[in-house]
Amino acid sequence: MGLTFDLIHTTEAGGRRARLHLPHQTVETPVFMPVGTAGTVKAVPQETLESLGAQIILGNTYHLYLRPGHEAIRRMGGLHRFISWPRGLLTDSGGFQVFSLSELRKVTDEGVRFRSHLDGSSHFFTPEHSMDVQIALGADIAMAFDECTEYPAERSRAEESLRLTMAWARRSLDHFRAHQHEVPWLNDGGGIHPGSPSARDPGHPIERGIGAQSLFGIVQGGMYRDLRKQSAERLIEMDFDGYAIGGLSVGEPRDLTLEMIAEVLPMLPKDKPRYVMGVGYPDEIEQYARMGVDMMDCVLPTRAARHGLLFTSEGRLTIKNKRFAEDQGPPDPACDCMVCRRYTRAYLRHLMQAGEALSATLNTIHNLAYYLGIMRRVRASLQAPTAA
RNA sequence: GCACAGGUGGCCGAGCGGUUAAUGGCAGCAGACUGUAAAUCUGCCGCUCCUUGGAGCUACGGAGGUUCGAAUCCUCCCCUGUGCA
Repeated sequence: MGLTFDLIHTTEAGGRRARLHLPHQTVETPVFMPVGTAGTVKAVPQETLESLGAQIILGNTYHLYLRPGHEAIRRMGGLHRFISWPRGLLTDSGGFQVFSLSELRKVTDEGVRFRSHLDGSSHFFTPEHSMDVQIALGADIAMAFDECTEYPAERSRAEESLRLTMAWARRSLDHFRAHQHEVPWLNDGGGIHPGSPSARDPGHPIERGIGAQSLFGIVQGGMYRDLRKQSAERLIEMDFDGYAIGGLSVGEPRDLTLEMIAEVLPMLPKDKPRYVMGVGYPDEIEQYARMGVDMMDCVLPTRAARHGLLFTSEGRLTIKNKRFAEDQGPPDPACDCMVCRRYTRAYLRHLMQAGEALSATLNTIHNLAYYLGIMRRVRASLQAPTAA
């Protein structure tokens, strides 16, 4: 058992304030996890993520397998050490790429054949292979290999997709249990790197996690309530360390997303973390957290930032708009992040116009600060005695 | 001064008798973005009107000319680059 999950408080609405103990980080939940697909939360250095209070970030199995290669990362002591990230790490299984790379893949019961988006080379991913890669990467949490069902999907299609995901969940779990002892940080993956935090602090957890890697199962079932139920029940039987709700925010209307989350949450065990994958807008993550979602991740704050969309207390702000050309105000007057404290809208607009790399960095830092700030406030309010 | 090569919409640059308000790219303006093939993608981008659709006007250095029709052919002029004097 890799993780312990301590519930601190639960509200009537189902919202939970809890503490998730992972090998490299004790995560205060509900938590938002910035996405760092290729071993980097794009445009933001690790030390900045730390100062923003990011507790856990994502990596992607498929991308890291292709480049630089999971065996290379294993030899370098695992993903934590490779990217110099001492805190929590979760790897997605590559299941989302079954969805997003739909034109570059072929799915069979056995697994998925991908054509690399980098060089066109062919690669076969099975649940077992995804587990091998994720164990080599050694994130605190690995995800079962699933098929993210597209939207819209006919019932027969959603059933077939779910059948596949459930079979793959079983195979993922069996293979994971048989090999999880191979994580690099349990095997002392090759000495202490001079630049690593442990060079100064031998007891630093980046070198050696405390406890074991965990595996989460993923509920699918399209937008069909009974399929979702069936999915949840079967995963619970298998006994994963935590449960994710996948296949949402794939183009369906927002109220459907909400409905699916509301339906599935009560089906999941109360004593284990619940993770909704790939959401959402600022108001969505707050709403879901208050309903009892413990973990969420989304590329939106980072991607939108690079494209010039800032999330602020005043709403969405398209920083590249001409109207900000000489705006001397901070991006968000109510924000005290390092960007809002120092830079003007006019400057951020200029960086965007000029295509300067700093634009992506500053925009992303603000958006992440905004997202992480929302979760911090939500945690505080969930912890407080139930309001009168 | 002579010889070549050129002057196209904010810029670069196609076009070389009609299907051309004129291919592309850049810049500009706006929009999208939800387990990242994303510093990406989409739309608009001469001016003026009307509702989509369209109508009118102005445009390929300048002035003439040839032609039913010219950015495209001819003449002269102006300008730029290169080479030779």
